[in-house]
Amino acid sequence: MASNPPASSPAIVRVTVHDVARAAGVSIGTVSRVVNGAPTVKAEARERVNRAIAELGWSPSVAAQAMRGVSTRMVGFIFSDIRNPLYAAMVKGAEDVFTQNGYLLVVASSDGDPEREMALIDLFSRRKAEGLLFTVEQESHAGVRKSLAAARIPTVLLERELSPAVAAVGADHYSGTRQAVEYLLGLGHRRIALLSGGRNNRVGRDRLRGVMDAHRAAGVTLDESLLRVESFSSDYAFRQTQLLLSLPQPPTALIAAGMHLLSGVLPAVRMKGLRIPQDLSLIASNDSPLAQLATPSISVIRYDAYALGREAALLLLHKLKAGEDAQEVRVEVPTELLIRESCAAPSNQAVIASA
Amino acid sequence: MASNPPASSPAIVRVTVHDVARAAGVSIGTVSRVVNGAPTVKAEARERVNRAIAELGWSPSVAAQAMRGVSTRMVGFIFSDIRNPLYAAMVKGAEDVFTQNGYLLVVASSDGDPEREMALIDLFSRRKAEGLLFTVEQESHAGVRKSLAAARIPTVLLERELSPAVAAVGADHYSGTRQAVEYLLGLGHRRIALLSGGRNNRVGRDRLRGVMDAHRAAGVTLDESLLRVESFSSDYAFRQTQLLLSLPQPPTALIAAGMHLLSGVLPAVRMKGLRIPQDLSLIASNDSPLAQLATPSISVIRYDAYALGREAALLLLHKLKAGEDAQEVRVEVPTELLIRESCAAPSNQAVIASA
DNA sequence: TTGTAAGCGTTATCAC
DNA sequence: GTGATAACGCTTACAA
Repeated sequence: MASNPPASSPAIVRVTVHDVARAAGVSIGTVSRVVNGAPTVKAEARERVNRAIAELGWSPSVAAQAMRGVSTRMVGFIFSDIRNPLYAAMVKGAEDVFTQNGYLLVVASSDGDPEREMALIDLFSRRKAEGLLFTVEQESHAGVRKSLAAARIPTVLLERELSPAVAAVGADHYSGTRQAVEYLLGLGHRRIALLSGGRNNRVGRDRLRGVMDAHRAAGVTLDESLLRVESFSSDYAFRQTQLLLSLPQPPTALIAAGMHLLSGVLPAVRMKGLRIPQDLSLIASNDSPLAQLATPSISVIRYDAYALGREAALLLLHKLKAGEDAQEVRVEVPTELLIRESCAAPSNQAVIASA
Repeated sequence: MASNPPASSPAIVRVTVHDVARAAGVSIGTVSRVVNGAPTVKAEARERVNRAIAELGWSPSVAAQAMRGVSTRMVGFIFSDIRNPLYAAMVKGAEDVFTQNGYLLVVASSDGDPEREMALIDLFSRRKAEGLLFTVEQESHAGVRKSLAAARIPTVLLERELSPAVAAVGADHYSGTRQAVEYLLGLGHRRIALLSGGRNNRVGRDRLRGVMDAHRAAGVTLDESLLRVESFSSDYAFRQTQLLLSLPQPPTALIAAGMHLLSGVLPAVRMKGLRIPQDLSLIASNDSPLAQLATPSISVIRYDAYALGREAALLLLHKLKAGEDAQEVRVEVPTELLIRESCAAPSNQAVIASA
């Protein structure tokens, strides 16, 4: 009795190829051949091995396989914060694709900190992630770019771009914003404000370009003091809306391009006692339950973040297969303008004031 | 020239302990001791090794370490869909804790499918995840419970419970719901409807208990036909709200307990031409931009999903450290009732009708 | 204090 | 066809 193994240790015995080989009466080489689908195994031996595997409930050790250079089938996804519903949708889109292809998706939040981005790239590199989905915070950050290059991981950017070119998937914010501005211009607005973030990335630049090109094409002069593009936060939107509406010549229309901005704009507008759309026309982006069900409902520039995630995953999968000679392409996801109740022609008073 | 290695293969040489040892003029054993912080290394040797590591940019192979049984420092999180903002917040809370402790969090969506939950548990087990955060879909599903037991991974449940007991963290939905019902009862409501999901899990059961206990304590008979607890989807909420409001004796108050329900309830109420709170009092859960900024603003039962994720991560970390002799405790996260503009005393007409 | 060598569980290359 | 056996890069006794 005293010589028994202590009852408290449940003797968790790892079953290995050796156990399977012994049970099947073959060598470990044959077991390996069977599980890796080598053709040079007699049907009878294959049969015995498979039975032994089933009986013992064995499956190859991922760690040991990784050491032998077998692919980890793991990809990483770095973005600032999963609590942004757009990222959540992208993650789900990517996850669905990767899962279907036997890959594991590891997500990591950077909180928008380049240092943390670098640490995460390094982490994924050390863990032998095979690919990377990445929404880099600052496209121009030298350290991050160096880390990314050093890691030598096939990468697809989401909503960002880098040069020299890295494969990327992004929504067509240029067209979306331009279309929105053209719509407002068509209603008669001449003072259109833009609230957005992303001075340092493609999303912000594309929106800015969309606003400018729409004005230029319509022959309308753009008042650059109406452009507030420093942050995507709700607080920023609240403050800037207050500031904008207190201007001697306030805007008659406002585009809030960023997931969290609408919930900053609305309180500011209400505090000011203004009515939408009579006193201020409003277009938000992306779509949300709030935009749909606010009173009045809010027109939005919409795109499918889930599809964006899917496309990015598909593109990365393609790069993984193509290897060295993969092209660094860019995929665009369309945007659309959803007209609801938040826009109208500017009031006479506003038009006169801005004349 | 012809004998040169082909230019197309950039000769990616993995640097190993051996390279470091050679560069530092020591043996691999010493290198290993240095990186693992063994005290028995002369300062001078340690110095040389560290310099060599820095020069060569070496870091230990995670795969090789895993094979030697070194912890993978990886934990998994299984839930139905990351697009639910509550899960996103929980993930962020957990991620922040794990990151700080050198762990990698791998998230996986099950889409609420028990088969997929089982596959994921198996996957995490094979990948040697050290711990698991899990929001099981159906607490009573035998297959999932068996898989979980077989995997032998320390687990913490979020918003769920299992018997025999597994450590768990959940919001205090019982008190939250009970408080909400008491508030409505106090306003004079006698026909209070509950919209929720989760017949198969603790969240749903706790809410049901909260509703019943509040009625019992107040001596008010509960009309069970007002309880619609089959799904958390927006569509379900829309349809059931229509049905409820078409009843001969419709409810005078409605609790929509589930993240996506409010955006189903609101359109249904509006289509019916009813006013909130004059014709119908409404309480939602959890809080959201929509609830805050709808007109009128919606009272909510609120809890901090981020904190819930944090607590769960902390608890799992604790279990990981405690090992065998960890207690399977349960942690409760408080809920609070946020009063806004969506509740009022029932109209005379309604009171008379229900009398 | 340090070097040597034996594994860890695979896969792949040999002979047989 | 199949069985030995040598890596893979690390950790850890055990020797020195």
